[in-house]
Parts: sequence; C-alpha cells; structure tokens
Amino acid sequence: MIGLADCNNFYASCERVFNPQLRNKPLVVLSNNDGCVIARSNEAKALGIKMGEPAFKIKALIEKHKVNVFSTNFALYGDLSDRVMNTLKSEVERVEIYSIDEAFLDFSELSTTDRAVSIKKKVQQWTGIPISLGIAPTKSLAKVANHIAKKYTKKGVFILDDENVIKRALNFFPVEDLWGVGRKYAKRLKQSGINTALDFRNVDPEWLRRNFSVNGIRLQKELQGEKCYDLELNPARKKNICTARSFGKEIEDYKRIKEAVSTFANTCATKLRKEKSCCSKISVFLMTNPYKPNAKQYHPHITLDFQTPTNDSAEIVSMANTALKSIYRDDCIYKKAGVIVQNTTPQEEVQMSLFDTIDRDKRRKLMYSVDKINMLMGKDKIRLASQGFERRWKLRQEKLSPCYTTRFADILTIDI
DNA sequence: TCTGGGGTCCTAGGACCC
DNA sequence: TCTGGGGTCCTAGGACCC
Repeated sequence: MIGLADCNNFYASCERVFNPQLRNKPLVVLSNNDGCVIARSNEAKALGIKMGEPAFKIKALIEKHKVNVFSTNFALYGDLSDRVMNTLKSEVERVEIYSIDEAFLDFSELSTTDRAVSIKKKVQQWTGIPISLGIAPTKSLAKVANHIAKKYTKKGVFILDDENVIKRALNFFPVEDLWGVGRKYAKRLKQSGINTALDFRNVDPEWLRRNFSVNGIRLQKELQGEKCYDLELNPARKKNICTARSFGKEIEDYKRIKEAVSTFANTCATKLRKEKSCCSKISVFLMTNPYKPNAKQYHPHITLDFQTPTNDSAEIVSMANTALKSIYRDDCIYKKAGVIVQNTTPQEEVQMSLFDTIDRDKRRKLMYSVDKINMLMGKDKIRLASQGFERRWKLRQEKLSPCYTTRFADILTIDI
C-alpha cells in the first residue's frame, strides 16, 4: 500500500503557524510580483476566490471581507516543508518527497486508520501544519484517497483498500480530478461520455492509447490496482534548470535587461553547482507584456552551446549575455526575461575539449569559495559586475511575512 | 497600475547512419 | 511492372504536474 500525505492549503497554513491570529480567517498568498492568488485558506475559498485569479481583480472582495494577503515567502515555506518531510520520515522508513507539500509513503507494512491518524497528529503537533493522508494500492488511487480524505472526512484520513469501496469511490469521482488528467484531456474525455473515474477505468484500452498515449493506459491500470509508478526514493538529477521572472516594472533599456539576465544566469549556475551538474546548452528568452495588446509584442528566444559542459558562473553569464545581445531589440518594452540551462551531465563525467583554454581547476575552486561566502553572508553578496547593483527590475513583494525560521532578525519575541 | 515560476514526459517527423 | 530494411538521435510541440 502507498500513502499520500498532502499539506492542506500549504502556503496559507505556513503563514498561520507563527501568527495564530490568522486562524479561522480568510487568507490568500500571492504569486511573485503579488500577481495571482496561488494559495487560499478554506475561508478564502468559501468567499469564492479562485486559484490563479489576478489579485487586482478581487481587490474589492479582499477589502470587503478583510482577507489577509501575503506575498510568497519561499524561505519560510521551504523550511516548513523540510520539517514536515522530516517528521514523516521519523514515522515511515521509505518516503518519496514529491513536491514542496506532498510525499508518497510506503505503507506496505501497516496500513491502518489508527497509524495514519497518529502520523497526521504528529505532523500537526511538531510543525503546526495540517495534512491529509490517503492510502491505497497505487499512487493514482492514493491521490484519489487523499482527495476524499481532505474533502469528505473529519479525520483527514482515508483508506481505499477494498474493491467495492474503490468502485464506489471512483464512481463519484470526477474524471477531471484524476492525477494526470488536465483541462484538455478532461474536455476530450467528457465529449466521449467519460465523466467519472470509474468510466475511465472501464474504457477500451486501445482507444485510450490512441487518444491519451501510454500515460492514459498507465493511469487506467493504476485505477485497476496495478502499480505502474513505483516509489522513487532517489530524486533524479534535473535535466533543465530555469530561472525566469516578470519584472516589477517594465524595462526599456538594455543595461537593466542585461543586469537581470546576468543575475538569472548566475542563479542557474549556482543551482547547477548545488546539483553537482554541468550544462552544455543555454537558452535566453525575453517577453513583452502580453496583456497590453496595443504594445508591440516580441517573444524571442535563442539557444547556444558550450564547447565544454560547465557550471562556472562567469562562463554561463557571459554566454547568456551573448545570447541576449543577439535577440534584444531596443524598440520593445520588456516585461519578463529568463534563462534556462539544459543538457546537464554530472560534473564528474564532463567530456573535456582538446582545445579548452580555461584553467577549470582554478575556476572550480573560485566558485566553491563564492558559494561558501554567499551561503554564510547572504545570496549574491559576491556577484559578477554585470549583475549590477541597483536591481531596479526586482520583484514587487509588498506583503512579505517574516522569515520566522530562517533569519535571526525575524525570530519571534514572546511575552510571557 | 495590476495577470507566477519551475519542472517532466511523450510523440511525430526530420535527418542521418549502415 | 519495379526503387529496401532497420535503426538512432534530435527537436518542437503538446500535454501534464506542483
């Protein structure tokens, strides 16, 4: 049996942990630049605030109901996520961390409601984060069980183990809520009269393969109780790493774009070194504001190759700037830019080039020192000059909560 | 005024090899 | 009359996930 632990309204719950006044009150967390709603407390959901809704469109609603609004605080969410995962690991030997707020658990030994409830309680008590726990024979069914646990049970725990129970659950489970069925697939399924998860389970496999590729078949088998996705305990090395941002204010001049692209490229390089990977390709893209139909639209991108795979900041930033130069046009106003490094290989397996002129050993030591200092003193304390110093392109984050657990200055003081 | 960011997998088609 | 058979690699596009 496989368990799926899923944090309830995770980001919203994180904001509440150290600020109990927010309990039972509507609360939303906004995306970068305070753009869209990306997390909602149950009270906020009840007000009809939708996932992904732009903040400016619900301004009146927020004011009327005194909804508490927060900018994303990834330092806080990341740290609380680690705490939740570590607590789960203290109870279950094999844990697959699937996302910032979800983990698959090996429940093959003991899958009782009592055990599930006690794990849920422990996480709540140790971290302050409420979770739901679904248990079933496959990952896809565990997803269904978790859905049911969250929506329809008081305990927040649900086990799908009996064929009759599974059939009944799937019969009332909307097909669009299945794991792996997105908006497009849902539409096509419904047009063919497949409305529930049970319909999906019973559909002709050949038709399924034709229309929904091999993934459709896998999902169907998983719903029938046949495992197609195992617990993955060793996270795979990333194949692509992307750093992209919308700007707080639109940018017109080359210098600022260059500073932003340099910074994104440097972040990619830092992430690569953290993964102990090198990349052999880099893409840079720019975007004008698509919500301004009257403005000139331009969404260029370009990919360049490195002769020798690298994770050296100077090399990657320099290549990013070469790429930028070739796509930049000065008659456009830019809203977003990004850098993607691709084709990664483990850094110990890099194929050297005969004609390489860089002293890689020396550079590796330099990068090691830079990373170490930045870790101690704060991000980008040491940076390349092309990253600039003003950071005029930076994000808008007007409602940022304190980093209660990761910054000394933000630690709570409590009157007793 | 104002609309996020970071990933993966699968498939078809083109180019190429012997 | 008639024009092989068996592969790999790469890329773009489309779908999905959180």
